[in-house]
Amino acid sequence: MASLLYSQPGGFTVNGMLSPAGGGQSLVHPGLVRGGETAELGEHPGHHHHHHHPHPGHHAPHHGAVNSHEAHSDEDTPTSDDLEQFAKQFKQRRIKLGFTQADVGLALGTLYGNVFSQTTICRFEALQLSFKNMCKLKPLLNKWLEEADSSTGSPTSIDKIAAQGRKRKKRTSIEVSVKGALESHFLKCPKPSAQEITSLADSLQLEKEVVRVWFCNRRQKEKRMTPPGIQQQTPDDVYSQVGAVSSDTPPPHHGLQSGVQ
DNA sequence: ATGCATGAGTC
DNA sequence: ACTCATGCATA
Repeated sequence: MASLLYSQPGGFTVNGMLSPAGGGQSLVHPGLVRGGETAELGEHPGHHHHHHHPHPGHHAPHHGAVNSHEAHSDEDTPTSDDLEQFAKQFKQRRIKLGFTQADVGLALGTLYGNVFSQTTICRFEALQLSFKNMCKLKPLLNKWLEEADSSTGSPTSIDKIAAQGRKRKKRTSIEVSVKGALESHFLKCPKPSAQEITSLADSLQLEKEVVRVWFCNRRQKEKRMTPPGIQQQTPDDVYSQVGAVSSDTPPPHHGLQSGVQ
């Protein structure tokens, strides 16, 4: 029987199904707009560990982006700029080698024991993970890259993964109008109390749990390296400034943007 | 590619 | 109950 493992069903055009011999590979895309200041994402608000560290005499070097040469050593903490460049290179090479995001996720599992889904690989490439998470995954993906391109014609040892039958709640579809209401509330109060959530859920006719989870996910988005709300505007498209809403531009106190894939 | 969801670890 | 890492299911 043709056991089809976690392969993307045909019909998608976003994953690696391109022929490696295509040749038409765009190197980079002009999606980077940096203000010039180097983003420092070492410490997020609320991200403080005041507990004793297991290894004394160890401190993360606070770089000031004074070096013109890039340093991709897994020894020290990479800068957000490093991650940005690595993610880009990774995606390019991955596609050139003819692997899908799902392939990589499985390969990481069979090679190092850590299986990852297509989602995670996708988010890594799009810098849609937290800084810390990016730093954790980078070494793994880096090793896979070395393996993948060094092994000329790898037998692609596929391993099977035990399918876990879990009763998962069906994904709730929230109407766009309701989403708008939620976003409005989020701008006013990103962290509503339990009672606020209850009343909000009541007025929106949603389950309390759904609303609670929505806010959790929304907060997580704000903590990503590429936070939502950033409007990518081309230099010649300055007319996209909507005049209907002039409330405020939520500055995510991060400093990193990237073009969408 | 992304929205909603789960679960482990913290506070 | 929240954060954080992660993914199934879906657009």
